[in-house]
This record gives sequence, C-alpha cells and structure tokens, in this order.
Amino acid sequence: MPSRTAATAADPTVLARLFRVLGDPTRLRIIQLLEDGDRTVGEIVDAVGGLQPRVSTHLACLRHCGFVETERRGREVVYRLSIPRLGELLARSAEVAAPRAEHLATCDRIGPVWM
Amino acid sequence: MPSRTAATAADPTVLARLFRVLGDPTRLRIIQLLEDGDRTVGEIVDAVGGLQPRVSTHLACLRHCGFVETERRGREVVYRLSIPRLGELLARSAEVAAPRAEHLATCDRIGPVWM
DNA sequence: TTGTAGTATACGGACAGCCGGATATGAGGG
DNA sequence: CCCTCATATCCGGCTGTCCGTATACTACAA
Repeated sequence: MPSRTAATAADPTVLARLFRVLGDPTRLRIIQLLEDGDRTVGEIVDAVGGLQPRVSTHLACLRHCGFVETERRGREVVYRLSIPRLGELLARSAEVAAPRAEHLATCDRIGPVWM
Repeated sequence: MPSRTAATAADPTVLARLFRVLGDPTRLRIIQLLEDGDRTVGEIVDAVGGLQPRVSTHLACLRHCGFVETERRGREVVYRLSIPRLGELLARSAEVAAPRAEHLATCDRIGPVWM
C-alpha cells in the first residue's frame, strides 16, 4: 500500500514545526495578506504594522520553510505564496477554532498559569 | 450577511494560539493517539514516552483549550478528543507539510540561525 | 563614484514555554 | 484510619523565540 505523501509528514516533529511557523500572529497576518495577491516588502510592512526588520525576519522564516517565494522587481522584492492550498487549511483551522475562540483568546499563556 | 462562526476565529491572535497548542510534538502524539480511541493517562504516558508529570501538563493544556474532555473511571481518568474534525485537519496539514518535510525537519530553529 | 530607496542581517535583552524532580490531591482497598 | 495507586500541580533552571536598534547589502539614479 503506497500512501506516499504522508510518509514523513505525519512525523509529529515535522508537523509540529509546521504549526510552529503558523503559530505567530504576524506571520499569519502576512499569509492572509498574500492570499489576496503578491506584495512587496514595503506593502507588507504597511499592512501588518510594525518595524521593517522584524517583518523582514518573519518573511525570511516563511521563505526558508517554503511557504513563500520571492522575485526581485528592480529594487523591490515581491513575495508570493508558494503553497496553493494554504488558505484552505487556514479556513478549516478557523472553523475548528471558532467554537473555542473565547477560550483561546483568554488563554494568553500555554504554561501552567491558566487563568 | 451573518457569517457568525468565522467572526473572531479568523483573528490572527486566536488562530496563532490554536497553532501554538498544536505546535508541540508531544501534544501532537497525544492527539494522534486519542484519534484511535479514548485512553487513560497511564496508557498515554506509556504510548508517548516521557515522565508522567510532563505528559499530565500537556494534557491539562489540551483540556483547558478545549481539545479534549475527561471522565473519571475509578482512580483513573479517561481522556477523549472533543473536536470531531481534528484528525481531518491534521491530515490536511500533513499534506501541506509533505513537500516541505525535509526542509521543516532540518529547520530545528525558527530564529535567524537557519542552517 | 556617490547617494538614496528598499531590503536583509547582526546583536543583545527580555520573556514564554519545555523539562525533570519533588510534592500535593483524590479514590479505593485493607 | 492508613496505605497505595493514579493523576495533578508546584518549583527552579534552561533554551527557543520574539523584539528593537543598529548596521550591511542591493539596485538604480545622477
């Protein structure tokens, strides 16, 4: 029985790394923004707010992990999503999060200080 | 236009928290284990390996954030998944991770020490 | 070449989250 | 009651991750 795709991807370590990349609000905002189309770094900085170096570091993280691709256009660099079904994944995750939104919102810590 | 469910769930902060809960290998192993059926704490400890207090803390995290429910059975406590379509979400995430599995596996840091 | 806009990286500080070990709670059994 | 099994919580320490500031790189214009 083949089942080729889920071979190493089901490894909890690899999957956890994926979720960890997605587990930052700024990186999520960037991804949601890029779903509407390609953007330059400047546009992304303006949209998500915050300082340019910080945004640039998050972009480097997304690029290194294969979530986005880049293309130079003159002095600017255009970022584009390289995972087609990522929006679908986020939408489904939002459905899962919906009934627990308030719980997740109040839980501003993971460690043992719950409430 | 209602669109009640995705109102707060699309908030990057809430969604990031969800992914952060999923972004730990031990918690993922626990979730994958519970997809095969309910388990007591002792069974979970044996299955995922590691010390009991550590596993118990991860279980408390999952319980507090609404991923699992508990039921006392004598001295034991049985844990059960309380999110029906969570396995579906993990499967889809594994598909997304598959083409980038090697990249994600080598990337053992998120910060700027990539490689 | 020099300058400037756009982007990327380096550095140090601060704190969240994971861990192991010790200890507390709770439920039966004798 | 006391004891034991099963589970939960507390504590100190360590590492990973995020942030802001400063600086380096790249491409184009004059």
